[in-house]
Amino acid sequence: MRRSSAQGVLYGQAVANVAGISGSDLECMDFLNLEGRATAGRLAEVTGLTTGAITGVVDRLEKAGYVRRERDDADRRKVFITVVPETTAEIGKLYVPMQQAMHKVWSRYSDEELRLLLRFATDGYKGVLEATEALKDLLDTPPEKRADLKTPKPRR
Amino acid sequence: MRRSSAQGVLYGQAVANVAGISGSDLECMDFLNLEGRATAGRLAEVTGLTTGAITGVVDRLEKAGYVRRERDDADRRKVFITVVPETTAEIGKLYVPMQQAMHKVWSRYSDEELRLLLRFATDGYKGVLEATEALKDLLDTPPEKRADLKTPKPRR
DNA sequence: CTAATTATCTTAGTGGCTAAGATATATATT
DNA sequence: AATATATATCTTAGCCACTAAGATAATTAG
Repeated sequence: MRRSSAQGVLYGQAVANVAGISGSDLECMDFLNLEGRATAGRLAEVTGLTTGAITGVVDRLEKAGYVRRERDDADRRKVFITVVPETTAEIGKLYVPMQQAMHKVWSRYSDEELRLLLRFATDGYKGVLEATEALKDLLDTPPEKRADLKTPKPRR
Repeated sequence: MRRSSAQGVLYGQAVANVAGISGSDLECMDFLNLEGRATAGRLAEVTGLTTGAITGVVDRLEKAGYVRRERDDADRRKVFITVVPETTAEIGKLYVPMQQAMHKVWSRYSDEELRLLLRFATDGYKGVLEATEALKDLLDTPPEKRADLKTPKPRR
């Protein structure tokens, strides 16, 4: 799974390269495609970038025609970033090889097996979120106060 | 799975931050921990960085005491990068929360289910590699010659 | 009505990256 | 043996995305 993750990052870098945007820009596009739209602040949260950096990200994406800025009428401090479907489709095409490869993999599993994989994907995501929280707690604890850390033992 | 991947990247950024190294530096450390040792050129390959950038990565890692350079006696152009286990252990501790969280997830699955997950992890990795190759081919094909790209349809 | 908070943008400065070329070693050709 | 080409790493100049700090504008609280 770690290797897949690393290889997936390389795939993303290649896509960003071809699309003429940075890796962070693409990361934001991915999130926007999942959520439809998001405020600049939310993008900063999910990417771990500062709000200043996000201004740059959105500037580049807007200039390239991938997104639009839209001020929220209810709270005029907020800026919603929304994807422009037509231009974004061009980036989408670059993911087709990945989608086809994954569908090929999935096709080798029964419905029951796929249900298990879906359960694991869901559980795993919760686990990663949990780990992120635990890491924060660990870093808030001064090193000398930390309980001894032990990696869990493999079962065999 | 995409969300897990994205969250995993954030986890890595936090680890790199605390360890006082860059994301690319940590990416190389991860690979070195998997493989034991690697040449500078191999690190460039797996990270997608130039060899010049890798020189910088290794400089920083060596200065921080995480790795050592060792010239290959058989081919004195080559430089093997090897991890220093003692100092690297400090970084390893930062992954404990992730390992614990994942073990907690895995503990909820039977041996048979875990075998299926392992099979999927292996198949999935092959799929990602395949997709990377296919993307290269796609980019080598001039846009006007490309067959129409279609995303596979979901089964339902 | 003032103060504090929130959301985004601006600016100066930094650091990791690429591209091109230098250096050193290895392999192939004549 | 001598020369040419290839390979592996390092060096350098220049670029660009990022952070940190602060400015601006809008909202909420006292």
